[in-house]
Amino acid sequence: MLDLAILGLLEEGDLHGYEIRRRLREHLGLLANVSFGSIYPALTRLEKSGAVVATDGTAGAGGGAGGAGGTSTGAVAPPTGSLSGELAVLRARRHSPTRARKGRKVYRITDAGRALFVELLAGGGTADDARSFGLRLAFARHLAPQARLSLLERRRAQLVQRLGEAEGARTDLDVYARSVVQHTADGVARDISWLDTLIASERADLATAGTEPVA
Amino acid sequence: MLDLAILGLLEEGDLHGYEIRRRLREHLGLLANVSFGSIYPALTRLEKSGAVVATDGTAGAGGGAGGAGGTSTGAVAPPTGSLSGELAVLRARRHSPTRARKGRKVYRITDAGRALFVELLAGGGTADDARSFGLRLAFARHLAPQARLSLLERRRAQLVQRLGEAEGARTDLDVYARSVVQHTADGVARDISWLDTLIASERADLATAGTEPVA
DNA sequence: GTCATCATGTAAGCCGTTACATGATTGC
DNA sequence: GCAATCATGTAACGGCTTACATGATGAC
Repeated sequence: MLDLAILGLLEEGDLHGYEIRRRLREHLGLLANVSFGSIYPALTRLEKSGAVVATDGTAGAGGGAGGAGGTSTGAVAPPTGSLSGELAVLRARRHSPTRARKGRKVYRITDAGRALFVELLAGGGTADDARSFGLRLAFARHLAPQARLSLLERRRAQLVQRLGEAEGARTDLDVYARSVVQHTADGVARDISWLDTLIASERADLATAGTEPVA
Repeated sequence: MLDLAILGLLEEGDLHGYEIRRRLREHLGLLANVSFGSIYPALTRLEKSGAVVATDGTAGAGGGAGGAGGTSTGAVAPPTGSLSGELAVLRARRHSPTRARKGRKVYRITDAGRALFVELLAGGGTADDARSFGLRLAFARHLAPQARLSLLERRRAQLVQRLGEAEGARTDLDVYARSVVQHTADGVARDISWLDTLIASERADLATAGTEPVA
């Protein structure tokens, strides 16, 4: 799960461990608590498996503004999503404009890493808790439209099932337990209707993409 | 966290491991996934520490209906909350009416266990994730009114803080990430207003308890 | 020159999981 | 007697946390 988050951030620009952690805490409210003790071992692991490479920060790219899109977008950068990359460069350059700070290990995602990323993202495998799903959805932009849709639908089906199973009990609990159960159930229902709007939106996109090819 | 759940269930009647798991899956939607691999070692641990004792199920109580209240309620059983205990007895007796099934280890909470339970319940110590809080609140009936109130208020303060910290970012994320962040924030806001109603209700109870002593 | 922050890493441990092994009881 | 379920337990491992150790850089 951490691997997914790291690869996702690395998709939009090279970063070092410390910065990865900052970002995680900052804009993904999920994973707010990840600590260095998790990140560095994870990076080492990813490097060993060939998903990322460590550079000294002086090599080619240096930041997201250009290769940010990842695979092969070619153009400068689409208006959506690359702003963060550019800001990252600025922030990284606040100190030491061109030269890399000594002892800093800047990581870059590889093609193998991108493959792994997409796999984890669509990932039918492993568990589907709320965190994991939230993380996946947050990076859903990197997913093919159909994969995105099926991610949403799978999650929806899960939640519906959970709600169905919890149908029982409900009686014989005291006020507090009942309140917790009820609140939880409401939350699940709310999640489902959220997913419904997302699914509808995805379907609409698919439809328009089918009918009017280029716009 | 598992210890808390186990002690909580044991407060309303003696149970064996298998049954504890069933209940956990059943009415606490939280902790739905706990497995035997967690429960049995936890019970062993609790037994070693003296919080529970293992019986063969033939001894004194046999079920919740009577000693269920725990400390020293004395009377038969209050209408609130003991129903579950009685049902438990029925369920346990579906097979083998009087005799305990061989090889079954029925656990009973001790005074030390009750002390531990209350401590974990109020538990200023350790982390306060959603699960942990939900579990505590579900057993809040066993807490003193003030402790209950402060549990709620502490949680509320935490959520407010989280919401405040997440205030930043919000821009520069793509549609999906933004949707996730937004949905999460909404969820936190919803939790807070839920807590507000609970807190208000607790305050009201405290006030009436103060003015009209016995009713 | 000293302090806060940036930056990387290791070690120990907690809490839980899956998978495996074993056996009793009951219904048919 | 056989299968399903009840019932307990062990072993290996995974992922993440805390605490610790270390050192570079920049601000003042």
